[in-house]
Amino acid sequence: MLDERKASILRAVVEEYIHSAQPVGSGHIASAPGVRVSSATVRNDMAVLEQDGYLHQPHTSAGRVPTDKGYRYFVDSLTGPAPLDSASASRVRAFFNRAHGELEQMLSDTTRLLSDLTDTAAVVVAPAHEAAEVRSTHLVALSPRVALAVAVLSNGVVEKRTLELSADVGEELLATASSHLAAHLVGGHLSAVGTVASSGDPATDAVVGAAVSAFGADDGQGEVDNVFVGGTARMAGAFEAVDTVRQVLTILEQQLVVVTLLRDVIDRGLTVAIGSETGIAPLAECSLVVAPYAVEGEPAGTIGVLGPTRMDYAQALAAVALVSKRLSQRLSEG
Amino acid sequence: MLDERKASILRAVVEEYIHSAQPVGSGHIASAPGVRVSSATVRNDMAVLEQDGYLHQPHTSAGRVPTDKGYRYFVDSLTGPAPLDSASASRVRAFFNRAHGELEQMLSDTTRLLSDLTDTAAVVVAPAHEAAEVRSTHLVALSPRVALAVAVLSNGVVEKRTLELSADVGEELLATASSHLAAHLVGGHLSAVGTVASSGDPATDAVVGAAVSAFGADDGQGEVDNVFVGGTARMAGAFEAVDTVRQVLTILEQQLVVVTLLRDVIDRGLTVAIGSETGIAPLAECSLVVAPYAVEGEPAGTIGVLGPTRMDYAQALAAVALVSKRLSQRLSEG
DNA sequence: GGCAAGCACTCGGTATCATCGAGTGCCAGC
DNA sequence: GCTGGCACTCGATGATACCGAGTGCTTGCC
Repeated sequence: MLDERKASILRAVVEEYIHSAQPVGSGHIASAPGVRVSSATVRNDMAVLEQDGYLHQPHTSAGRVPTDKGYRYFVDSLTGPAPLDSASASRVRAFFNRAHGELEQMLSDTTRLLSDLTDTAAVVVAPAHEAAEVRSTHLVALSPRVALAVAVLSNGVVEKRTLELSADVGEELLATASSHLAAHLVGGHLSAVGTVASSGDPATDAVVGAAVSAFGADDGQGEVDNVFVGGTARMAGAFEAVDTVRQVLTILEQQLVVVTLLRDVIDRGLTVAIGSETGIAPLAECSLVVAPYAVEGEPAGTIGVLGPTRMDYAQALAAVALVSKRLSQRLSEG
Repeated sequence: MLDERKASILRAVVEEYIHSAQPVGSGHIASAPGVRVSSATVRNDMAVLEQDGYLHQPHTSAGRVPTDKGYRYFVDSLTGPAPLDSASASRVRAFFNRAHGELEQMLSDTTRLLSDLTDTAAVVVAPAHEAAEVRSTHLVALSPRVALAVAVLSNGVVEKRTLELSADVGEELLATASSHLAAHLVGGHLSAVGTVASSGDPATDAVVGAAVSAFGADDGQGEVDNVFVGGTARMAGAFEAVDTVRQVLTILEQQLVVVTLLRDVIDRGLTVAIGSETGIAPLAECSLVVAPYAVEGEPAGTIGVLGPTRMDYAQALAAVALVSKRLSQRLSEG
């Protein structure tokens, strides 16, 4: 454990580095508020902090830079969730007052909101299907041999699959199949699609089977839960090296990786994952701040922001917490 | 007009610069195949090409770099659409053979395909709504006061809007409204939603009205046509300056701008927009290669790739052309 | 023992300067 | 009209010196 003075010094180093992006020397710290000792004393403590792995010195005669462990201590020592500044808070309020209509659109807009608030990239994972029950299903003919299977879930998500049928299907057959499907799925979970019983009529069963396998297949692996990413331009502005930007973009383009990452962080009970804590090498220079959101009290999805390790954690934590809270309310109130 | 030799030299400069990203000097050109004159002659011609605005010299004693006008000449002089190399062509074939199921998913995957083929960012604009007729509409209750209006269009697009109702709506009222809506919309275009007639029953009309205005409002401006963007990481790798990357990402994040840009380029009868031809200042260092695709012979959407001005135009043109052709087939065959 | 003051030392960043060479423009000659 | 030759330009590269922020350590004070 760090004594009070070392903790203050560490905090001051982190704050200063977040602000300046330059290695910070003992002189700056000594003149910082909250530290009332000489630069020599600061130097001594910084040497200890470096030995303990909280700080890193790029080279002799340079200032210190926080390590992941240093950031971790800093984040953990933040005195609880400071409220968001009022300007930001009112933007959040305005956003959710204005928000209406379309779930996906709102989630996508939410990434923009988060990105605006934190000046980093933002991620929103849409509610998982499993939690929602099926409210309605329909089979709609698009052309003689192609039909669309649509399932409306209670959380407002609409799942749809194109079915390519082996034979022309008449209107009434499609209607029969449609109501058979609805009878077995509505009120249940879409993941139970495999258990739809036979109708007794082979023609109907063929159509129903196509729909069942379409829903079943993609549920397995293909279409991962929807992820919305926004503010990548802001993220790009936070890094010096174009290669770092490229690597981060590569990660953000892989929906499955992003979803897994967020879920993993949440599962580990974390709110912040710093650098290597993310477990993804290309994100070594990034930190992730996440929060789950809930619909009707049930955990639904996750939101988060992804920025450089030297991001403004207080702001990010506050923004993510408030947005997740308001988003939960918004999605539950209906 | 350029005489044959100057044209050859210009082509050689562009090709070399695309390859090396370095200003190219007369010596390299003189030793290039297709140019059989000495470097001194090349120098003379290059001076003329520079005066005419095809080339630019970063500074005295440096080689030449193509200007937008130089690229334009190069692109226009490409001898028609060279076919895609067989490796790429077979990847396209494999992709569309494997493609199935979900329209949006396929379009999103298509950006990945294009990006893989051209090593740049790729954009796919989903089919416009206007072209498609409504095949089916439904109102589904999500909770007592919230319903979802779903419209299935003939091109496989599903439009949905959340309706927040002022009063609890019973099952039968919703069903009535649903069939009233369907009766007036199915077979027509969604843009004609404003003309739905009254049913005579005020309660029904209230619900129908909510759906109508939800569809109508967003059709006007809110949700722009869906755009899928992929391969931004590859784009990032093509530039030196992180600031350039940031600016391009900023553009790509604005769906409306992207859609407008593609449409504008197509409307101008272009296939390639080079640098300032895009009309967007932050894209000064970028070129855009586009192609429309069609469904059932009707123009539906647009695909394109966005890379640095020094991209491989032949490959990009071939890839975009082939993918748009196959995509049209794929979307029409059903 | 703990903190501060002083001091020698380190070492990256910046500026200066010379060198190098790719590339140019131009002229004379074939 | 093309080419070989030549003087010239100027960014890139590298060596050198210098500066100064920052460090570690030692000494002295409370």
